[in-house]
Amino acid sequence: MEYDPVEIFKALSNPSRLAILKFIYKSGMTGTFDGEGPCCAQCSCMGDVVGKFDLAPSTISHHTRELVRTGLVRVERDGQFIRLLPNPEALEAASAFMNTVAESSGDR
Amino acid sequence: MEYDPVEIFKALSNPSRLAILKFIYKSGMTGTFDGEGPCCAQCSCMGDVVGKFDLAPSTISHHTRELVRTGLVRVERDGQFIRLLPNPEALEAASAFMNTVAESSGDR
DNA sequence: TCGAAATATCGAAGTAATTCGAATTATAGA
DNA sequence: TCTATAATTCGAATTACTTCGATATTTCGA
Repeated sequence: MEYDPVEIFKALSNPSRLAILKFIYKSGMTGTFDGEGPCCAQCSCMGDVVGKFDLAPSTISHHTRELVRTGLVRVERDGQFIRLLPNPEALEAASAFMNTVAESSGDR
Repeated sequence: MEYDPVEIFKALSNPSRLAILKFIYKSGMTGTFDGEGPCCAQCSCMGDVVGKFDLAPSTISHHTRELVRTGLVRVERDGQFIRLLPNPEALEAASAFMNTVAESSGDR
Protein backbone atom coordinates (compact mmCIF):
# COMPACT_ATOMS: atom_id res chain seq x y z
CA MET A 1 0.00 0.00 0.00
CA GLU A 2 1.14 3.51 -0.64
CA TYR A 3 0.50 6.37 1.71
CA ASP A 4 -0.43 9.97 0.94
CA PRO A 5 1.49 12.29 3.28
CA VAL A 6 -1.03 15.12 2.91
CA GLU A 7 -3.91 12.84 3.87
CA ILE A 8 -1.92 11.47 6.79
CA PHE A 9 -1.12 14.98 8.03
CA LYS A 10 -4.79 15.90 7.74
CA ALA A 11 -5.75 12.82 9.73
CA LEU A 12 -3.26 13.72 12.46
CA SER A 13 -4.21 17.39 12.57
CA ASN A 14 -7.38 16.91 14.61
CA PRO A 15 -6.79 16.54 18.36
CA SER A 16 -9.63 14.03 18.85
CA ARG A 17 -8.46 11.89 15.99
CA LEU A 18 -4.85 12.02 17.12
CA ALA A 19 -5.87 10.98 20.63
CA ILE A 20 -7.84 8.06 19.19
CA LEU A 21 -4.85 7.05 17.10
CA LYS A 22 -2.53 7.13 20.10
CA PHE A 23 -4.98 5.04 22.09
CA ILE A 24 -5.17 2.44 19.33
CA TYR A 25 -1.40 2.33 18.98
CA LYS A 26 -0.84 1.94 22.71
CA SER A 27 -3.33 -0.91 22.75
CA GLY A 28 -0.92 -2.92 20.69
CA MET A 29 -0.58 -4.53 17.37
CA THR A 30 -0.50 -8.26 17.82
CA GLY A 31 -4.12 -8.63 16.82
CA THR A 32 -4.30 -11.92 18.64
CA PHE A 33 -7.67 -12.58 20.14
CA ASP A 34 -7.48 -14.26 23.50
CA GLY A 35 -10.82 -13.44 24.99
CA GLU A 36 -9.54 -11.44 27.93
CA GLY A 37 -10.88 -8.02 26.92
CA PRO A 38 -14.18 -6.87 25.47
CA CYS A 39 -12.86 -7.97 22.11
CA CYS A 40 -9.24 -8.88 22.81
CA ALA A 41 -6.42 -8.12 25.22
CA GLN A 42 -3.84 -7.03 22.67
CA CYS A 43 -5.86 -4.54 20.71
CA SER A 44 -8.84 -2.22 21.00
CA CYS A 45 -12.20 -2.40 19.34
CA MET A 46 -14.68 0.37 18.59
CA GLY A 47 -16.37 -0.02 21.95
CA ASP A 48 -13.08 0.44 23.80
CA VAL A 49 -12.51 3.72 22.01
CA VAL A 50 -16.09 4.86 22.56
CA GLY A 51 -15.70 4.10 26.26
CA LYS A 52 -12.44 6.00 26.47
CA PHE A 53 -13.48 9.27 24.86
CA ASP A 54 -16.30 11.67 25.46
CA LEU A 55 -17.52 11.54 21.88
CA ALA A 56 -20.60 10.03 20.25
CA PRO A 57 -20.16 6.58 18.71
CA SER A 58 -20.93 8.03 15.31
CA THR A 59 -18.12 10.54 15.74
CA ILE A 60 -15.66 7.82 16.78
CA SER A 61 -16.74 5.78 13.79
CA HIS A 62 -16.17 8.72 11.48
CA HIS A 63 -12.70 9.46 12.84
CA THR A 64 -11.75 5.80 12.73
CA ARG A 65 -12.81 5.59 9.13
CA GLU A 66 -10.40 8.41 8.31
CA LEU A 67 -7.59 6.65 10.15
CA VAL A 68 -8.30 3.49 8.18
CA ARG A 69 -8.68 5.32 4.87
CA THR A 70 -5.24 6.89 5.23
CA GLY A 71 -3.67 3.58 6.24
CA LEU A 72 -2.78 4.64 9.79
CA VAL A 73 -5.03 1.95 11.25
CA ARG A 74 -6.12 -1.46 10.01
CA VAL A 75 -9.35 -3.23 10.88
CA GLU A 76 -10.28 -6.86 11.36
CA ARG A 77 -13.75 -8.09 12.03
CA ASP A 78 -13.96 -10.38 15.04
CA GLY A 79 -17.56 -11.48 15.31
CA GLN A 80 -19.56 -8.58 16.64
CA PHE A 81 -16.45 -6.50 17.11
CA ILE A 82 -14.20 -4.51 14.84
CA ARG A 83 -10.61 -4.79 15.95
CA LEU A 84 -8.49 -1.71 15.43
CA LEU A 85 -4.83 -2.34 14.77
CA PRO A 86 -1.91 0.06 14.43
CA ASN A 87 -0.13 0.26 11.11
CA PRO A 88 3.12 2.03 12.00
CA GLU A 89 4.32 1.70 8.41
CA ALA A 90 2.03 4.60 7.46
CA LEU A 91 3.44 6.81 10.20
CA GLU A 92 6.95 5.87 9.17
CA ALA A 93 6.20 6.78 5.56
CA ALA A 94 4.97 10.24 6.57
CA SER A 95 7.94 10.67 8.89
CA ALA A 96 10.31 9.79 6.07
CA PHE A 97 8.57 12.31 3.83
CA MET A 98 9.16 15.02 6.41
CA ASN A 99 12.81 14.11 6.69
CA THR A 100 13.18 14.36 2.93
CA VAL A 101 11.74 17.88 2.96
CA ALA A 102 13.94 18.83 5.92
CA GLU A 103 17.02 17.56 4.13
CA SER A 104 16.15 19.41 0.94
CA SER A 105 16.97 22.60 2.83
CA GLY A 106 20.61 21.68 3.05
CA ASP A 107 20.33 20.51 6.62
CA ARG A 108 22.75 17.57 6.88
CA MET B 1 11.30 27.10 20.73
CA GLU B 2 8.86 24.31 21.22
CA TYR B 3 6.75 22.89 18.45
CA ASP B 4 3.15 21.69 18.53
CA PRO B 5 2.83 18.52 16.43
CA VAL B 6 -0.90 19.01 15.86
CA GLU B 7 -0.36 22.55 14.55
CA ILE B 8 2.47 21.35 12.35
CA PHE B 9 0.34 18.55 10.92
CA LYS B 10 -2.43 21.05 10.22
CA ALA B 11 0.01 23.34 8.46
CA LEU B 12 1.23 20.46 6.29
CA SER B 13 -2.24 19.13 5.51
CA ASN B 14 -3.07 21.73 2.88
CA PRO B 15 -1.59 21.01 -0.58
CA SER B 16 -0.94 24.69 -1.39
CA ARG B 17 0.76 25.31 1.91
CA LEU B 18 2.85 22.15 1.64
CA ALA B 19 3.96 23.16 -1.87
CA ILE B 20 4.95 26.60 -0.57
CA LEU B 21 6.89 24.99 2.26
CA LYS B 22 8.74 22.69 -0.11
CA PHE B 23 9.61 25.64 -2.33
CA ILE B 24 10.98 27.61 0.61
CA TYR B 25 13.01 24.64 1.83
CA LYS B 26 14.47 23.96 -1.60
CA SER B 27 15.47 27.62 -1.87
CA GLY B 28 17.90 27.02 0.93
CA MET B 29 18.63 28.08 4.42
CA THR B 30 21.81 30.10 4.41
CA GLY B 31 19.95 33.38 4.64
CA THR B 32 22.95 35.19 3.24
CA PHE B 33 22.04 38.11 1.06
CA ASP B 34 24.30 38.48 -1.93
CA GLY B 35 22.17 40.57 -4.23
CA GLU B 36 21.88 38.02 -7.03
CA GLY B 37 18.16 37.30 -6.77
CA PRO B 38 15.14 39.51 -6.25
CA CYS B 39 15.98 39.47 -2.57
CA CYS B 40 18.80 36.96 -2.33
CA ALA B 41 20.22 33.96 -4.10
CA GLN B 42 20.14 31.52 -1.20
CA CYS B 43 16.60 31.99 -0.05
CA SER B 44 13.19 33.04 -1.29
CA CYS B 45 11.16 36.07 -0.40
CA MET B 46 7.41 36.60 -0.60
CA GLY B 47 7.59 37.79 -4.19
CA ASP B 48 9.41 34.63 -5.27
CA VAL B 49 6.64 32.53 -3.82
CA VAL B 50 3.92 34.73 -5.30
CA GLY B 51 5.59 34.40 -8.71
CA LYS B 52 5.84 30.63 -8.39
CA PHE B 53 2.26 29.81 -7.48
CA ASP B 54 -1.07 30.67 -9.00
CA LEU B 55 -2.44 32.18 -5.80
CA ALA B 56 -3.24 35.74 -4.76
CA PRO B 57 -0.53 37.54 -2.76
CA SER B 58 -2.89 37.77 0.19
CA THR B 59 -3.34 34.00 0.11
CA ILE B 60 0.42 33.42 -0.01
CA SER B 61 0.82 35.81 2.89
CA HIS B 62 -1.79 33.96 4.91
CA HIS B 63 -0.24 30.55 4.28
CA THR B 64 3.22 31.85 5.06
CA ARG B 65 2.00 33.27 8.31
CA GLU B 66 0.79 29.80 9.30
CA LEU B 67 4.14 28.29 8.40
CA VAL B 68 5.89 30.90 10.52
CA ARG B 69 3.43 30.58 13.38
CA THR B 70 4.07 26.84 13.66
CA GLY B 71 7.84 27.31 13.45
CA LEU B 72 8.26 25.56 10.11
CA VAL B 73 9.59 28.73 8.50
CA ARG B 74 11.51 31.71 9.87
CA VAL B 75 11.43 35.23 8.51
CA GLU B 76 14.00 37.98 8.30
CA ARG B 77 13.33 41.44 7.02
CA ASP B 78 15.75 42.54 4.33
CA GLY B 79 14.77 46.07 3.42
CA GLN B 80 11.64 45.90 1.33
CA PHE B 81 11.71 42.13 1.30
CA ILE B 82 10.79 39.44 3.74
CA ARG B 83 13.20 36.53 3.53
CA LEU B 84 11.68 33.12 4.13
CA LEU B 85 14.01 30.59 5.69
CA PRO B 86 13.53 26.89 6.39
CA ASN B 87 13.55 25.73 9.97
CA PRO B 88 14.05 21.98 9.65
CA GLU B 89 14.14 21.63 13.42
CA ALA B 90 10.33 21.95 13.45
CA LEU B 91 9.91 19.21 10.87
CA GLU B 92 12.32 17.02 12.78
CA ALA B 93 10.35 17.56 15.99
CA ALA B 94 7.11 16.45 14.31
CA SER B 95 8.87 13.52 12.70
CA ALA B 96 10.22 12.45 16.08
CA PHE B 97 6.72 12.69 17.54
CA MET B 98 5.42 10.35 14.84
CA ASN B 99 8.18 7.87 15.53
CA THR B 100 7.32 7.89 19.21
CA VAL B 101 3.70 7.05 18.43
CA ALA B 102 4.77 4.37 15.97
CA GLU B 103 7.05 2.81 18.56
CA SER B 104 4.35 2.85 21.21
CA SER B 105 2.61 0.14 19.18
CA GLY B 106 5.35 -2.33 19.95
CA ASP B 107 6.97 -1.89 16.56
CA ARG B 108 10.72 -2.14 17.19
C1' DT C 1 8.85 64.17 0.72
C1' DC C 2 6.50 61.56 -2.85
C1' DG C 3 5.67 57.59 -5.70
C1' DA C 4 6.34 52.83 -6.54
C1' DA C 5 7.04 48.21 -5.03
C1' DA C 6 6.61 44.53 -1.40
C1' DT C 7 3.91 42.71 1.93
C1' DA C 8 0.06 42.58 5.35
C1' DT C 9 -4.68 43.14 6.95
C1' DC C 10 -9.62 43.06 6.44
C1' DG C 11 -14.07 41.42 5.04
C1' DA C 12 -16.67 38.31 2.49
C1' DA C 13 -17.94 34.11 -0.22
C1' DG C 14 -17.70 29.41 -0.88
C1' DT C 15 -16.28 25.01 0.76
C1' DA C 16 -14.93 21.53 4.04
C1' DA C 17 -14.66 19.53 8.71
C1' DT C 18 -16.57 18.33 13.26
C1' DT C 19 -19.99 16.71 15.89
C1' DC C 20 -24.42 15.04 17.21
C1' DG C 21 -28.84 12.29 17.39
C1' DA C 22 -31.78 9.21 14.98
C1' DA C 23 -32.26 5.48 12.15
C1' DT C 24 -30.06 1.41 10.00
C1' DT C 25 -27.30 -2.79 9.42
C1' DA C 26 -24.80 -6.84 11.15
C1' DT C 27 -23.82 -10.40 14.37
C1' DA C 28 -24.13 -13.54 18.51
C1' DG C 29 -26.71 -15.99 21.46
C1' DA C 30 -31.17 -17.44 23.57
C1' DT D 1 -36.33 -16.55 14.66
C1' DC D 2 -36.10 -12.82 18.03
C1' DT D 3 -33.55 -9.78 20.84
C1' DA D 4 -29.65 -7.32 22.42
C1' DT D 5 -25.26 -5.43 21.37
C1' DA D 6 -21.77 -3.39 18.14
C1' DA D 7 -20.98 -0.49 14.70
C1' DT D 8 -22.27 2.39 10.57
C1' DT D 9 -24.84 5.65 7.81
C1' DC D 10 -27.52 9.75 7.22
C1' DG D 11 -28.94 14.52 7.75
C1' DA D 12 -28.36 18.73 9.98
C1' DA D 13 -26.12 22.40 12.73
C1' DT D 14 -22.07 24.67 13.86
C1' DT D 15 -17.55 25.98 13.22
C1' DA D 16 -13.20 26.31 10.67
C1' DC D 17 -10.55 26.76 6.36
C1' DT D 18 -9.38 28.57 1.78
C1' DT D 19 -9.29 32.01 -1.25
C1' DC D 20 -10.04 36.40 -3.23
C1' DG D 21 -10.19 41.55 -4.01
C1' DA D 22 -9.69 45.86 -1.94
C1' DT D 23 -7.33 48.59 1.15
C1' DA D 24 -3.51 49.67 4.29
C1' DT D 25 1.30 49.65 5.76
C1' DT D 26 6.23 49.63 5.16
C1' DT D 27 10.36 50.74 2.82
C1' DC D 28 13.36 52.19 -0.98
C1' DG D 29 14.90 55.50 -4.17
C1' DA D 30 14.17 59.75 -6.95
